[in-house]
Amino acid sequence: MLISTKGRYAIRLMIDMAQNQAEGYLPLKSIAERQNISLKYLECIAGALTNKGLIKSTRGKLGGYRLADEPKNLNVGDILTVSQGGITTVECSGGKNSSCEKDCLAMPLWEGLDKVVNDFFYGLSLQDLLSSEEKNIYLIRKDKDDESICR
Amino acid sequence: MLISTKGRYAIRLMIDMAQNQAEGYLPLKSIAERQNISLKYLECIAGALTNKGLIKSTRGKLGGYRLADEPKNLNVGDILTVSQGGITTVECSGGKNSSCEKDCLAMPLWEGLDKVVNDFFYGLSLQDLLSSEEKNIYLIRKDKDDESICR
DNA sequence: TTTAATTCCTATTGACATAGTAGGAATTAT
DNA sequence: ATAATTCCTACTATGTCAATAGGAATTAAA
Repeated sequence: MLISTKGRYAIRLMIDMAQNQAEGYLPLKSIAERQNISLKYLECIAGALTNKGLIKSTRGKLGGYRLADEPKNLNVGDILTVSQGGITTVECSGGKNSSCEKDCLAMPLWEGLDKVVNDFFYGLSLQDLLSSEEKNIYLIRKDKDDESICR
Repeated sequence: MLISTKGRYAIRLMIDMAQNQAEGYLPLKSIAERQNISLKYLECIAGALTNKGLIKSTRGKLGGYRLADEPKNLNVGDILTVSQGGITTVECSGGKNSSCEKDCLAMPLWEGLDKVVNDFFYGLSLQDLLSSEEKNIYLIRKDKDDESICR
């Protein structure tokens, strides 16, 4: 699975903040209720986003979070990378982190995958997600059946 | 991780078979040695590929495997789907398998991801992998640092 | 100055998937 | 018969993910 719940929740968190943002700071509790996500878990995710400067926080009563910038300047790739701790497509890519041989003919495939995924995410802003009529009409490819797999 | 070892090994298995294929059948043992992959584990992967008709097998002495078709007719997406039991990008896509709300503004993002990944893999054949000079020169995007993630 | 609401920090747990191992049955050419 | 192979089923170890838990630090307001 390329995208975990952390990534999914982070995106929903950011969308919710964009939609409900007013003057002050939004308490996570309200977001957790609207999105029906565990508050404690959201805290963890919001913490990562705060550390990396995608959102801002204030503590104490009337505290909460707000977007660090306008939605059009907040990048989907960044949100996912920060919340998940990277977007790992396959072990053999990025060069360094691999026990994979450099001259393996499969390498260009993994590097291509990495590029395709990153280009997609880093080409979208939070603003792009706000209008459900996106630039793209995505055709959903039918799932293949997954029987006959050994365990 | 979108691609697991099963998927990676399956690709290497198929590439190896394409490169070393002659008249008869290739015993898995020779492939396991060349590729430095556990024979037993390869058996499992080859079994799935056989069941789905991507490769053919014969048992007994002089038995082994061979590609079921020419490399140009064998699809990379199929190889990965069969060996891994699907290419799962994110839980909220494909519609059915999700506890995810349909009107969620994040949905088009996940469907788009699914499409991008599938278009990439299903647009490549085994033959495309055989020439290391592919159609594509893939620029590797630098890994983001992944500190400040809560556990 | 107390109280309530919040972020922030660290640790723990349970469930599940992955990666691989193990042993042997069935098959087939020599 | 024998040796080499595919095929089948079960088991195990490890790690990651998702979530929970408890409380410390901070801040506005009563």
